[in-house]
Amino acid sequence: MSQTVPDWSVLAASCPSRKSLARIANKWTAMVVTVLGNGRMRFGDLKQEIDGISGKVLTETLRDLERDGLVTRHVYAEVPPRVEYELTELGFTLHEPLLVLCRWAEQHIAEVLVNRERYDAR
Amino acid sequence: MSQTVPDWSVLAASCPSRKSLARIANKWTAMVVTVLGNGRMRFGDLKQEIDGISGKVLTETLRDLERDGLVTRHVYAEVPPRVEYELTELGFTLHEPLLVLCRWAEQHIAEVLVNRERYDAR
DNA sequence: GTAACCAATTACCTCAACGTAACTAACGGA
DNA sequence: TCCGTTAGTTACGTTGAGGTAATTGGTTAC
Repeated sequence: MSQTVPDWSVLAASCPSRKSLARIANKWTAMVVTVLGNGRMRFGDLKQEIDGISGKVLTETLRDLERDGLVTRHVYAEVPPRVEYELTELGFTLHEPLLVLCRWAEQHIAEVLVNRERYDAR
Repeated sequence: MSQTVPDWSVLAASCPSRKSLARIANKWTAMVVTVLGNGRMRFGDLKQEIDGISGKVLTETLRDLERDGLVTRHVYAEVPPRVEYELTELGFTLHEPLLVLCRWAEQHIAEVLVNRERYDAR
């Protein structure tokens, strides 16, 4: 029987997995995937949910995720346009890990702010 | 008894937790914290371990992590300089989540590359 | 003396990320 | 006829991330 060997390493500069890491270790990706974890959602709602994201950045982020197979795009032949986005099975494997990061940021921000003050005071 | 309420949300543009998320959901942070998870390490070794990182970026990343209280800096009064970095207790709570991201990138890059080809072929 | 060592800083440049605003398509409703 | 609707694109400008190279400082080895 064969065993999967770690052919790839993010620590190698030229390894494609590093660029992949750069895409998933990204604040917009984290927020989009976290929100989409709650289920299929249309563009406009996603944009409203993620306060402050511009339409341009949201479009780009979703395109990249779709390209990598993490998100599916559902287009309805309606007018005005109606487009929904959904995590794929692969994308869903990222939901929990990225949710953890979002939660970490929220749960530890108070402590971080204190540390920062202490550091800045020398 | 009191319950911790979610005062903070990364989905709010002006919430400080979002900037915190931006710092931890970052490829350099992910690699530095992952490597430091193996134990205290000096600057030069860290730089060698993370192939392709420039001294400038490594310094900046470590400063930010130190400022937020995720990393401790140990300076030895020697010459040539000897400086070691170590995860704090707080920083260590991030090790596992960020390691997961690195592993994800490595383990799914093959599938991602296939998806990407399929997408680019229309 | 001077070269090598290591962590760090600085100046300078380039390029990617991001924001804003204008514009498009196609239909239903006033 | 004109307007509002939604997802998306494009052009343009600004900011920030990041690379490279030069420089610092105090020892030890030559």
